[in-house]
Amino acid sequence: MYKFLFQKIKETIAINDDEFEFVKTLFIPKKLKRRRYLLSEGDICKYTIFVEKGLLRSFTTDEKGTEHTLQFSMEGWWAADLYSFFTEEPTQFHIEALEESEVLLLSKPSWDLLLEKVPSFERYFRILIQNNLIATQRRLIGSFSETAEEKYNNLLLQCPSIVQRVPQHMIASYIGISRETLSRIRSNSLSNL
Amino acid sequence: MYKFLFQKIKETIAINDDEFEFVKTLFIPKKLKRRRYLLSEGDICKYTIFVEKGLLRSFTTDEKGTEHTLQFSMEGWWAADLYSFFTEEPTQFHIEALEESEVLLLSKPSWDLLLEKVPSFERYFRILIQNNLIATQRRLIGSFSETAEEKYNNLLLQCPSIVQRVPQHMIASYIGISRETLSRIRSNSLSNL
DNA sequence: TTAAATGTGTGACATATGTCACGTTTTTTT
DNA sequence: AAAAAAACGTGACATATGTCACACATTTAA
Repeated sequence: MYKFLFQKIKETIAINDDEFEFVKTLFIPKKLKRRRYLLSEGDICKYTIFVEKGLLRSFTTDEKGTEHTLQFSMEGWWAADLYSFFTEEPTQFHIEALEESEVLLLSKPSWDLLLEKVPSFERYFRILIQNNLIATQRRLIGSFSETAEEKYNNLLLQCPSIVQRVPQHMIASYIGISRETLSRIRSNSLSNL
Repeated sequence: MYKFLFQKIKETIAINDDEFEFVKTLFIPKKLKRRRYLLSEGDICKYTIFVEKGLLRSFTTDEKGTEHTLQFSMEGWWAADLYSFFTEEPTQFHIEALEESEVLLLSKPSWDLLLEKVPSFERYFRILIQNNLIATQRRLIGSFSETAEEKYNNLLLQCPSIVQRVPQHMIASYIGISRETLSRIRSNSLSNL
C-alpha cells in the first residue's frame, strides 16, 4: 500500500527506514470505487492525496455546466486543491476516481507535523510543486499557440497512458477542446495512415 | 536596492539580520535599460531574477513568430525559466525589461548555498512556487472557459497595475487573444459606460 | 525637429472550433 | 439477459476570434 509513496520519495530526497515508518503513520489509507468523489465543489480540501493505485481526475464545472479537467493523477502522483488546502476556503474543484483506486490521505495537521519532524520534505514538496508548475506553464502556452490537433498529438506523445485509460470527452476537457472536435481529429488521423 | 527582497522574504519566513546580510552577498545587483534582455531563447537560464524596481516580461515566440507572454514580473516578484535553471537545458523563453529596472540575480551555485546555509529558504521558495502554480492553474482553466472579454475584465480586476504599465499587444499575448480583438473589446466597453 | 520605430484602431473577410441534434455503440448495472 | 447509462460519431450550422491590410497616433531616437 505504501510502495509507490516510498519509491517516489526516495527519487528526490534521502530518508531512512525509521523516518519512513513515521511518515507511514501520518497517512490515512483509503480504497475508492469507481466514480466516487474525494472532493466536491464547495468542500474544504482537507487532504492532499497520494495515489497508490488507480486514477483520479481533478476538474471544475463552469456556469454553462461544461467540465474542465485540471489534472489526471495516476499511480505515484498527487492530487489536491492546494489553494483550498492551505487557506481552508471552499474549493471550486471536484476530485473523482476514474478507476477503482487506493489512495493515501495527508491532512493539514499531518502535513505540518511531517515538515516539522522531517524537514527534508520541504524540499520534496518544493520540487514536486515546481515540476507541476513547469508542466502547467507549458500547457498554458500550448493552449495559446497550438491547434486542437497539435494539442491532442502532443498529449499522445507525452502521456499515452492517460489517453488509453480515460474516456475521450475527458481528454477533450483536459486539452480544452470540445468532445466533437476531438472525435473528428481522431477519425481524420486514422484516415491518414 | 534590497528593500523589496527583505520585505518579501519576511512576509513568509523569519530570518534575522545576520542571515539577511549573508543573503545579500549571494545576489548580484544589476541595472537594466528598457528593452534589454536578461534571457534569450537558446540561452541557459543562469539566474533566478528578483525585481527590485521596474518590470520584466517572460515570453516565448512560436513558429509563426507570435509572442506568448508567460508572466510579467514587477517589484517584489521573481522571474526565471525554472526548467532551464535547474536542468541547464537551453530555454525557450525570453526575459526582457519593459521599463528601466533594477534586479538581483541569484545563480545556481548561490541558490544551492542559500538553501544549505539558511534552510528555511526551502520553505520560502516552496510557498512562492506554490502560489505561482495556483495562479497558473487558474489562468489555464480560464483560458478554457472564459471568452476574450472575460479574460480581459478579470485581468483588469486582478492586476490593474499591469494593464496600466504594459502595451496592449502584450496584454493580449498574456491572456491569449489577438491584439485586434483586445482593441475591439476595449472600445466596446467604453461605449457601454 | 524630423525621421523612424512602436503602438493602436478598424474594416473586410476567413476559418477553426463550438453548438445542437440525433443515432449508434459500448459499458455498466440490475 | 434486459434495461439504463455512458460514451462516441457525425452532419448541419453558428460564431467568436483570428488574419490581413492600412491609416493614424504616439513615443523614441537621431
